[in-house]
Amino acid sequence: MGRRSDHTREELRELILEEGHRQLSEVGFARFSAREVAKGVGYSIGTIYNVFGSYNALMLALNGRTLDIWLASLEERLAGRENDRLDAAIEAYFDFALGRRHAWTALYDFRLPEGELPSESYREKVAAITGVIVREIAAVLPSDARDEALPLARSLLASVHGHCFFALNGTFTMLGEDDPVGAAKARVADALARYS
Amino acid sequence: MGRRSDHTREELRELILEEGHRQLSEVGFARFSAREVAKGVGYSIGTIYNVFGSYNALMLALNGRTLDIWLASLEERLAGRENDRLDAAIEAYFDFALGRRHAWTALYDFRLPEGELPSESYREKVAAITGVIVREIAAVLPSDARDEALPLARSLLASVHGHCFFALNGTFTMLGEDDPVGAAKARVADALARYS
DNA sequence: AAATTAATTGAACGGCGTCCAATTTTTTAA
DNA sequence: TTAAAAAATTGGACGCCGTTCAATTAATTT
Repeated sequence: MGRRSDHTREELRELILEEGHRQLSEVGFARFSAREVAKGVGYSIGTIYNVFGSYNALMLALNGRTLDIWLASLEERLAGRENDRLDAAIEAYFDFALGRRHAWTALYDFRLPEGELPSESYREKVAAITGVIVREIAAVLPSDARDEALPLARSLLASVHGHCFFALNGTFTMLGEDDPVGAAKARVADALARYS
Repeated sequence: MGRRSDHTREELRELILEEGHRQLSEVGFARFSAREVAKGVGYSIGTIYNVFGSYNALMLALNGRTLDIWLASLEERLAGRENDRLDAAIEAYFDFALGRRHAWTALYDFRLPEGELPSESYREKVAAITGVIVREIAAVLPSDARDEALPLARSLLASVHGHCFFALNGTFTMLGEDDPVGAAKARVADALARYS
């Protein structure tokens, strides 16, 4: 049996998330399984359920971790950068998605049952990433257009997401596009050209 | 047992695709199963495998059918339309995705194993939808910029896709966006403003 | 009518998420 | 210190899944 006194509940949670994220990143969402995570940490499947309650809750926590890493890598890329911060953010978006394909893809492959909302903390993480883009867009907008930063950020995030998604899922390859990042940057520039 | 002489191999294939697409549209990709399709058409699971060879091949055929319907609805929307054809195409994109959520979502939720390419006929269907957009964009481009229609169409498709994806997966709801179609149209207009 | 070919079946396999009674460990109370 | 209560952990059982394949049935050919 167990290793009951080896870990507190919090340590165990962290252990499972650590191993779970490792496995998810390695095998991808389609091949990921809670049972395999249990094996990986040396506990039984029942313990996973005791800690997380369900497969969906585990997946949501793992995707939350991906969002944490994503936000950190985005901020790291922008730190100290003087010029072309928006372009740098787009590059960071693509680099993260390409460099952590499986984890990034799982953010969108996994869906809660219809009608169910992600937890407050998950929504906060999404909002945090969005917030960075809102801030960067506000910075390049004329001061009398600052209130358009949020809707514009949402829309440009969607545009960049679409480019990144097509780059990863093979659509762009099928259509002969060989510079998705360049195309995404061009679309963002087009949108901002409105204001100059 | 069987209904051996009830259907030719082609009829059987069509029967399975019909019922399969009906079920996929009803329950969505996550709950879809080949076994249930077999029940639905009154054959055994083995017959599905005899006709399609694998679950992946069945899914690809079903997604191909979705692309067929999508292309038809896009062309129907444009038929006879004189003005704002690009806006109409964007509306058709969203209407299709929203009106057939499960079928549309399955196009992206289902992924072939890494490295495997979709069949030639599947790629042709994707190219056909793209082709419509290339044609529409070429029509509004200045004549000396016609060779930019293809790359621009790819990029704008990605942008619209991103907006549509966020509209369906809840990201836009999370971020407070309440007019995804309007936002998508605005981004397309921004891109075309380059040329005027 | 017999032999050959093709279509169809469904049990079997290993894997999945989920549940939960039984067990073990820890904590609390006496 | 010991007994009772609470918490953690286990792993078998359930009903699904995609996949395979020997056995069976039906159609076709000889």
